[in-house]
Amino acid sequence: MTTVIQNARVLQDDFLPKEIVHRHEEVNQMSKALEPVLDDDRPQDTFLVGPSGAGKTCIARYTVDKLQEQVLDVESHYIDCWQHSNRFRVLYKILEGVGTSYDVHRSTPLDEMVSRIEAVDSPYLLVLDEVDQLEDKGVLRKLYPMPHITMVLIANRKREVTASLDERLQSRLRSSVTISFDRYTQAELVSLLEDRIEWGLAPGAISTAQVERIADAAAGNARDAIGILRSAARNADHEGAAEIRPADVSAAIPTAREELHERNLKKLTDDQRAVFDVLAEADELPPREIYERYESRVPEPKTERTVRTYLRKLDDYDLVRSAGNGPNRTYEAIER
DNA sequence: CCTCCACCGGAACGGAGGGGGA
DNA sequence: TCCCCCTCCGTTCCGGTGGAGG
Repeated sequence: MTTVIQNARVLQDDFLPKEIVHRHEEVNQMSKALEPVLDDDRPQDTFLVGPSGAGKTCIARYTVDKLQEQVLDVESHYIDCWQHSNRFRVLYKILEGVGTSYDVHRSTPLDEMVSRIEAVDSPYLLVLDEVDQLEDKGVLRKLYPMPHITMVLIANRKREVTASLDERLQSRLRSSVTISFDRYTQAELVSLLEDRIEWGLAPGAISTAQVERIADAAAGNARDAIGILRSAARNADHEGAAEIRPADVSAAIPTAREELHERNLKKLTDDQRAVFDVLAEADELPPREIYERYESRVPEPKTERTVRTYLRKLDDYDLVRSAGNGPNRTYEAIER
């Protein structure tokens, strides 16, 4: 029935392309760190850091998959910590990966789960995505003494994760390989989109101009770019159009962005929200001014130090942007 | 070039709350 | 069930940093 979308699978977030379009350097670095597993040697833990939509998840899954094709007795498992943020669920997912989760339930003792993981005798590559969202870092503490587990940690910032860990785990991670990702450039996004378009859409279903608009709107974020493309293509199909029209793209851009913005806003506490509101109602404010306005609008204001922490969190969520240094620093809310 | 000022964020601490083990 | 421990959050203290202005 659809004419624009030929293969919807290719437009899904979690679709893993056969070939990586960019990021060859990052794949090489990661392969090199993990390759010792091929010779029965101990691989290095790796840490992938960078902004969201920069390809971290994709590269991690791609590299681990490739490696597994080469060796049979390597276990690997991917866990999105955003969805599995407590200890039980993470450990459960790991056991699932090795097929010993059959009789595990709510009241299974923690140590029982841990010792089952310890009992795995083949190397285990564990990919923990969005590890900074892991509510219970204790899970990492349980895992780090296990020599057969190699951790691939994915996060926006490395410090965010390491700061909350204990000394021994920090020192294990200090010797890990850190791979930094930057946002995609506009040109990279265009070719990345064209790759998906070739496999996912009918020939000639979208013009170069519209692909470029999508790449511009995504601002270096591949997940957003693909999301916009998907939503525009659906819209065109829904209305029985033969190709993606400019109006389809226009309609897709705000929905993709607003959804993320809304999701992030919902995660804020009342105090964090108040700080955000101060900025949303103003143009650009220096920290001093932000605090004074925040202080006057909540019944029991937190300290300035805490508000500084909030501002950084808002920055992480792409809700707020800072500019300048020292006394010239200002903050502004990012438009949806 | 030096000093001052505003701001940044690390470290250490304590209280609150939740979950696990006896 | 109760108690303890672990973890998180916010606070206090403070050293570091980078413009602005003398």
